[in-house]
Amino acid sequence: MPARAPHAVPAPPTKSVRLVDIAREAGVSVSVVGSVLNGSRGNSRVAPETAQRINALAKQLNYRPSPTAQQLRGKRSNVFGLLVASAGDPLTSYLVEHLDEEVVKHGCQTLIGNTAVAPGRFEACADEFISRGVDGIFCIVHSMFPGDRAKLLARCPNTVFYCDPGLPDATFVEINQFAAGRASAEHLLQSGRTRIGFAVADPAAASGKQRIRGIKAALAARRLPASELAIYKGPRGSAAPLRPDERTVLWHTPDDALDDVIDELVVRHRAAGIIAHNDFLASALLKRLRARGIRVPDDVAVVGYLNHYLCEYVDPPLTSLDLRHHLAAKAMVKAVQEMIDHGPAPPQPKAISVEPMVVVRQSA
Amino acid sequence: MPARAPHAVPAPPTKSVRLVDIAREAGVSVSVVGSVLNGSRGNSRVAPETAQRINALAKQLNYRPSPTAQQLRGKRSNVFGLLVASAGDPLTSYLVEHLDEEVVKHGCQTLIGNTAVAPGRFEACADEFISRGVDGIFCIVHSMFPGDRAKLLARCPNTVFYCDPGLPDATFVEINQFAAGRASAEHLLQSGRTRIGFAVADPAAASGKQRIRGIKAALAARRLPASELAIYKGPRGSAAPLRPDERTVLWHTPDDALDDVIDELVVRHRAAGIIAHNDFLASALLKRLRARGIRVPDDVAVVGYLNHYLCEYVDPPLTSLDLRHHLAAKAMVKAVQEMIDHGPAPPQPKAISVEPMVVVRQSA
DNA sequence: CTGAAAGCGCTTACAG
DNA sequence: CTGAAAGCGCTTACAG
Repeated sequence: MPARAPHAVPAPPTKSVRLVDIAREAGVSVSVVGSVLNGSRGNSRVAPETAQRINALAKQLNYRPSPTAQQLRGKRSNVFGLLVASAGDPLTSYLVEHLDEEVVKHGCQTLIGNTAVAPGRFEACADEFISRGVDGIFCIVHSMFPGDRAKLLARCPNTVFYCDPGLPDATFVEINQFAAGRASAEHLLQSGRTRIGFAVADPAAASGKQRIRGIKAALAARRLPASELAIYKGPRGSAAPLRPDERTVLWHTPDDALDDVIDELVVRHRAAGIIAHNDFLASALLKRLRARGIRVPDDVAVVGYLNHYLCEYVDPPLTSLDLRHHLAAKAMVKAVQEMIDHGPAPPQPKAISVEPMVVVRQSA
Repeated sequence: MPARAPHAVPAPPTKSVRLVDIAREAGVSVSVVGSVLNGSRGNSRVAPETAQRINALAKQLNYRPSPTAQQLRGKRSNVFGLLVASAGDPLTSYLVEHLDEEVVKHGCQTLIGNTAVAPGRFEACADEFISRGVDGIFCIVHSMFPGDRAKLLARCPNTVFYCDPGLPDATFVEINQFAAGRASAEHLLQSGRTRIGFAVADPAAASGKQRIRGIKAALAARRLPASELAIYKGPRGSAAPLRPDERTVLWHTPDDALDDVIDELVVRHRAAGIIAHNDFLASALLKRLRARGIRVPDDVAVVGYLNHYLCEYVDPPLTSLDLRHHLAAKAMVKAVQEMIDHGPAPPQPKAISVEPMVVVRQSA
């Protein structure tokens, strides 16, 4: 192998300016510079014109204190850890964006950790975050993915979850599933569609139960019997089960399972509107309904859940529930800030609820 | 306001164990513990059984060196900065995931920065990353978004871009657009579709030109005239232009623009296959083609670009080009590692090319 | 009003 | 083979 040709080493990325550099320029000690730049104990500490001079120098030299040194000295890191299953996951990518956006508003940065890429990554990421001294951790890893949430919370009390992790001491933000069910149903009822079908993915999950309660409440509010609602609780016979991918919560539902849904809800129950567990199931249903000659929304209306941009691209464009990720993100950052300010046991309720909102397109 | 009820302060998240703690336990000095745990200068430094004892203690006490202290002392931060336009953007969310996955394999962490959330964020994020002492920066901000890339590269030479930033000294990973064009065209030609239409978004962009060259090369390889290819170069007359959103590169193409594409490529040119600029345009075309009674793929085939999961949900499922983000991510991390190891002016080529791959579904 | 000094936890020459 | 010590850049009591 030939010796690498010597190349001109570019000027080392200009050594950053330190407190001593300013002190030397200003002809004072670092203590003075420090107290001026930190603004501690008001202005009483330093002569006004000295302070002026120091501030000017700092600006001029573009001084930025070393976060590393500050942190070692005991200051906050101004870094938050963000645990996700996979950043590419459609259910989380927008939440990632909005969380970082909020974190940045507080002058902080976001350290990300994909936990579904390999077993044990959840715990390893949490350890890394903690040893780096993050100010708090956001855990938006869907409950279907593994991870020791209890240990996480014990080791980092300033943790906020997205969706209930099922721990007594956890602070979390959740989608109001009752409101979601009610809003979807109300939207269908408004157009006279009283026979409703709900295609659940996992009927045992609390979220499904709450949505069903919401749908029933909407029916009851119009004095309609609960029998107007039929629930598809999963396949029977030979139909393949409704199941998500291993690494994401994308749902790929095979045709026989979709037929099973359609047979039960549209053919048997004669539903005028279907509420689908999420936009992916809804989109798959749209395709299968068209293949079977059932028109949407004329024969049956379809409402999704998530308001993924996918909704714009399917045919017909899908009416869906927007989960208002930016509100959830705002609430999560606010919650963690309060934990930082007032200690890890906040007086406010631990469960913060965000109400989804119907976005009307053409499918319902 | 009532005084907050005093609540039991939970045990402070166990003070992490330091080098001195181990030293005290082991009855040696910190220097010895340090050299054992860092394994510097081989084992010659310390008596074997002392080393044993120290290693055992470290394991037992679950010792993790403070990255902050190490960094202050001059070690690498083991943190990489990742500049994105918006983490929720469909074109980037999977790249974010794969980059973090690769970074983690190297024992490092990823700091994320959304730059499209507000003006000036690109520069502010870059500053933050640099002042935190990141080992390198990945910039996957699409060129349509603002940001001073030249200054970024000057201040942090260990920067790797996704797609050519147009700077002479930049190292970047790019999609081989020529191969993309050729592969799409070859796929159409294989099924006897020789009349091809290409719907560009921005015909002035180099990427579009390269893809066109690739399509022409595929035609030439079969001794077909270049006139078999028609290029839709944007709307004329009243049709609304093809344009992306402000904060993402999602494309919402209005119906009149889609009609313009269809009129020019399908009606006038009688194309048997359309190559779309991306999956979003392709999906919109699928819908509009169906509305006009043109069958896909029977009357005209459609090929997308990106292989977004959207492809599975549109009707018919879209044949597309997978950009192999995991390969791009691997190449980006490898490139930055070489810059770290061998200095910022690597001997290897600065442009690293990734070849996309056709994923066949039903639209072509 | 200002400066000298200790210390955060680690690494690493240097002296025994 | 081992330990005492300096120093990374900052903050903050403490002494003038």
